[in-house]
Amino acid sequence: MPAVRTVQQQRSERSKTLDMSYLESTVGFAIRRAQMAVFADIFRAFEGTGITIVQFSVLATVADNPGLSQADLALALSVERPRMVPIIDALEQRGLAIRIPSQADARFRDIALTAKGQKVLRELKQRFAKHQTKLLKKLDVASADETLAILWRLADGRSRDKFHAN
Amino acid sequence: MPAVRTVQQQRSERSKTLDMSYLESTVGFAIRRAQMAVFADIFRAFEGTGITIVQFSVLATVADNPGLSQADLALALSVERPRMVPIIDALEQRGLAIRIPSQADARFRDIALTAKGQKVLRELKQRFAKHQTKLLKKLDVASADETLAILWRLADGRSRDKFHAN
DNA sequence: TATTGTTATACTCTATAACTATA
DNA sequence: TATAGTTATAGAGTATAACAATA
Repeated sequence: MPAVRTVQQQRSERSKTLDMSYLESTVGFAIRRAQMAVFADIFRAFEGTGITIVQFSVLATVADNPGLSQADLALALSVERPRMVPIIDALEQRGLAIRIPSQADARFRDIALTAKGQKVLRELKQRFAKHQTKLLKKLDVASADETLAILWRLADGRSRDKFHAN
Repeated sequence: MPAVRTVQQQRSERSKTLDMSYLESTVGFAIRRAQMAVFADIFRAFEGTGITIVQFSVLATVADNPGLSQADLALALSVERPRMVPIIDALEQRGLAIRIPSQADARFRDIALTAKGQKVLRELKQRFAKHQTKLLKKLDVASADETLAILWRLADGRSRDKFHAN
């Protein structure tokens, strides 16, 4: 990993300073940067496992809600239903989850973890816990609860909206 | 806009509850939801203008740093250099910005706003201010400064890393 | 008629490599 | 040789529409 340099330091020699004060005072710009940093950190935490962040989210959700449907998963994770198909495919191919045709209603597949899936999830959760501990060390003033409270207050009531990032 | 419903309320009738307590306690999941909500709100604020969020960021940055290069812009906004091309193209085609071949070094194009670009930016900033005011109303406990401080602490030192979101 | 899972399609974004023109 | 802007390409993600099976 290269040493971290600021935008100003990396900027070409033509001019020395860059005034980003306007955007840096906006929640939108700050939250984008924060999300990039947090996801990059999770990405590193899962390095070598071959498990992506969405796949981890699916595993964790299925563990606490065995037998839920793909549509429910998509809704819970704010992902479009069609995208769940290749995600579950990958988990099934690696032997971590299975689709069980529902007895009660043949349109549904009940998603469940295999024993291997449960074992892998435990390992991933340990990695994730280390990541989050490291992350919260950055927040020496604000507590973890306070941080989550602010984030959820920002997210409140809007998580189901559709939009295009630009 | 449809009435907002929770995941639980929207979930199919097969089972009534969904336990999302694990993911909801993570910064990663919360920040993703928060970012989706914030960006959806900005998206709505710019509705009808034909201006995207990245384009707005470019306009705002160029306004405070006239004559900066596309590479500097890409760096400042955490966007890959190749992506700047169509973004600046669009602004140029709408008459909001111009590329001025640099006198000192012909490899550079100094990006500047047109008079129209400055006028449009003023209008966009007004819309943006309304959005942010509305947003900060959700945060009755935490102050705006506190929120920004937490977000920038999360983002700190990692904004230049490359990663893939999953 | 409505819904689940699925396929298909178009568009955006990310990431990289490579080209051109300049230096 | 190195860099800015550009082109090209591959891989993910987003957003819709539509289809088969089932209810």
